[in-house]
Amino acid sequence: MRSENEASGQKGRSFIEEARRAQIVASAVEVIAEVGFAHASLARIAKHAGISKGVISYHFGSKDELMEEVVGRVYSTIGEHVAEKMAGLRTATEMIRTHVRSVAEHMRGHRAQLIALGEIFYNLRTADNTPRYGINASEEIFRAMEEVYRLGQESGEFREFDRRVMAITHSSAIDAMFAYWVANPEHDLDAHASELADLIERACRQ
Amino acid sequence: MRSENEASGQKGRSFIEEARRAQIVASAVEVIAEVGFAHASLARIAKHAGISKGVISYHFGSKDELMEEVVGRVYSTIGEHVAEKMAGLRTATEMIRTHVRSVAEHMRGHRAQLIALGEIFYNLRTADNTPRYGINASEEIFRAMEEVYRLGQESGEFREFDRRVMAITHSSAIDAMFAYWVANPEHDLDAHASELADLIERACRQ
Amino acid sequence: MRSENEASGQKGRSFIEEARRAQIVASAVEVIAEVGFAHASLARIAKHAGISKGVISYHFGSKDELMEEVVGRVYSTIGEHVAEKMAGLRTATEMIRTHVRSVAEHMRGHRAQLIALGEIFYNLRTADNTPRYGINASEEIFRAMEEVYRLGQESGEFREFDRRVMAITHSSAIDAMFAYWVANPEHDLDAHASELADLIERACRQ
Amino acid sequence: MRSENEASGQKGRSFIEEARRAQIVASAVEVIAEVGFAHASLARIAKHAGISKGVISYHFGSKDELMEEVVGRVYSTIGEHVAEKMAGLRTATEMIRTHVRSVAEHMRGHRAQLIALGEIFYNLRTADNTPRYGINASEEIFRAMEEVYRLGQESGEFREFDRRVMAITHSSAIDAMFAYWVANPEHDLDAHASELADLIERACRQ
DNA sequence: CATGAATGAGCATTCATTCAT
DNA sequence: CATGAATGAATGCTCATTCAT
Repeated sequence: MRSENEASGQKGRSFIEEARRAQIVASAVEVIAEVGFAHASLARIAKHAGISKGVISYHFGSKDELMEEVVGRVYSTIGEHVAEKMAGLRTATEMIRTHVRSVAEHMRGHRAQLIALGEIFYNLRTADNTPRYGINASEEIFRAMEEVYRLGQESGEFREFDRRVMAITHSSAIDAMFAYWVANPEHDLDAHASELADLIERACRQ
Repeated sequence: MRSENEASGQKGRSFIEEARRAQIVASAVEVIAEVGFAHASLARIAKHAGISKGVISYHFGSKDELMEEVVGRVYSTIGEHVAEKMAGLRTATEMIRTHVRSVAEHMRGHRAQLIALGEIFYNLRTADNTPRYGINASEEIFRAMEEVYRLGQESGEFREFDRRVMAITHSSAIDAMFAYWVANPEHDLDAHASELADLIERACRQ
Repeated sequence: MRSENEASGQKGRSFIEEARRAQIVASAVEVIAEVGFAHASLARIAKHAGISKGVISYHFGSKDELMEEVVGRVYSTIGEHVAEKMAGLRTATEMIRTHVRSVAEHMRGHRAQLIALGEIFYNLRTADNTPRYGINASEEIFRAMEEVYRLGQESGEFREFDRRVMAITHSSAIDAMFAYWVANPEHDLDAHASELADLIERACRQ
Repeated sequence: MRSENEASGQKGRSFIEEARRAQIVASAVEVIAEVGFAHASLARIAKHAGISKGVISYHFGSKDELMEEVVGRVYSTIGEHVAEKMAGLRTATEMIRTHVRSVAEHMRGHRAQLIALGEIFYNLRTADNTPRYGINASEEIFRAMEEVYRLGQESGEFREFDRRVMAITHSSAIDAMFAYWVANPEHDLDAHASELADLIERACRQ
């Protein structure tokens, strides 16, 4: 068996092994998005991928490990897209608008990933049955956002406010935008993102 | 067996039956809050309540029915508290501040209920595997919020903005405030609520 | 508690007790006919009768005892009707025709009883899990039929044949006639009975 | 898991899988014959086979599917034997005698199969609680028998009579012969079959 | 590397029966 | 007499995991 505990790194993995892992992760995303975390059994994921259950066990030490890889892959894909869009921005105001709109823009083409991510975040638990992710897994994001707010406050763009509360609110507003869009696919995601950027900007500025 | 189709009414229920139902609902809340929706089996709930599994089946037609009763009870408790606090308010600004702060005030004493409600909302599915609640179950709340915003806009307190986007954002900000507090019990819920009320007010006003 | 082991007798039973038992038996017949033996729970029978489960337990020592009473009552009703029709007949040929046709005539108006009887016969088992009725419960009937055949053989109406085989065949032919009619309600029961009487007569006669 | 929707075919089944299925079916037959349909739980069948409960679920999609496979296998075994014996017969009279005697001959060595078949026929129900087999499942047999009678009538061997009534009677007489033998193992099955063939012949002929 | 097979624990639900009131 | 409440065993089924080949 391979895959001990290398999280998202791809250290010693052969090309073919990497391909299998990617295929399985993709299947997991689609199955979770379709039937929900609770009904996404390894059997279903394997069937969807056209492989046998054993393959999954071979490449991933456990179901939990597979789930964590799903989160890792989806997360970094989003991060890459957003980072690219935000590169070179100067003002905090621009950064915030760009953040909201670029993440919306990206998720519009990755609906299944969005749903799967939420399902896993909300449901995955560690062996001692405490939530594996949950809101505290966003600490890194909160920190990054707070940094932007601090920037804006220092530059005089923003008034003084509690940056942690703002980060939590900002983050949840984006999540809710997606959740609403997932439940109502005809909802105009980009318009919502623009409007939301306005709200945040107004809440922040002097 | 009882419990036909009386939803939340307590028409034909004897005192003792009502007490048992309440006891079982309370157990369900605590177990769900502790181990999560997925691991909250009837066996565990019964054990927690110190009764046999069959009792639950006797008083509730199905597990789903029990879950819906949990939602119903928790929901109406919250609703009563908030409604009381908001009675008699005049301006939209006051209403919004009061809403945010009164719901925070109430949930501070009902942590398990808060968690259980979220778990069920996110996880309960109907027989055809579509989400039973999910964000669309908040439609009623969105409508009520939109009405307040409309009021504020008409009175000139608020500027023009997309009321639906605001309602989604407002609602999710409250949920996130609670989620953060649940994960970080030392977090100052009331301070967060005040700060959040400020944010919303600033986002709304002219 | 009453009702020890009095089978079908009504020795020490009060009028009201007798009425309750009859009501419960009638409900049992209808429920069994409708949903089958396996799904005819005491709860369903009680609900159908508009009484509580406890009443049944009070009047019948066990579910099995109720089932046996159903058989007893239905059986004796049929017996009475047939006996009446056959009284005074002289020739074995007449007796056989009359038997087939009178039982058909009677069951035509008692479809539920017919079905319930079959369900119980086929499914009820004693505590040691051996069939309670089954084909050996028909011994009495076989004996009576054999007596008629012997009569016919002695009178010269009938040829020599194995009377036990004839009794089994005769009896099963009637049961099958009913089973076919139950499954195909448009089937002409009386015509079938006449035709069957012909078949038996031809098989018997010189 | 296998077993999608291949009915009785053995298309994609490996040797080992086929063996397991056969073993499980054999166990089911024996358990049903011994304790009756109602008490033949998957647990008991698995225990009898010396395997875990899960194995049955692995090889059969549901208990109903297993039951239907039991019926299919037993049925086709009987059919093969009888068809072989009847090949090449000319007169309807010969056919009828041969049918009755060959099926008796075969079942004499397959008592458990006989009982299990009856139990399933009588008790298995579809999801909507209507009988899965029952007498109407014999339609094919009735049709085949009617064809033989028609042959005999056209050839002048047989008189005119209602072929459907005759088929029902003929079929039930065989079933009853078996039922009597099952309940009374010392009963001479072959003699009964011969006598029964006589009865049918006499009922049919001019 | 990959598979199919098997395990055994856990699940929601049904039910006959018992019993205090 | 009658009731509603409670019990605990049993049922069919799902599933992550293990393992020989």
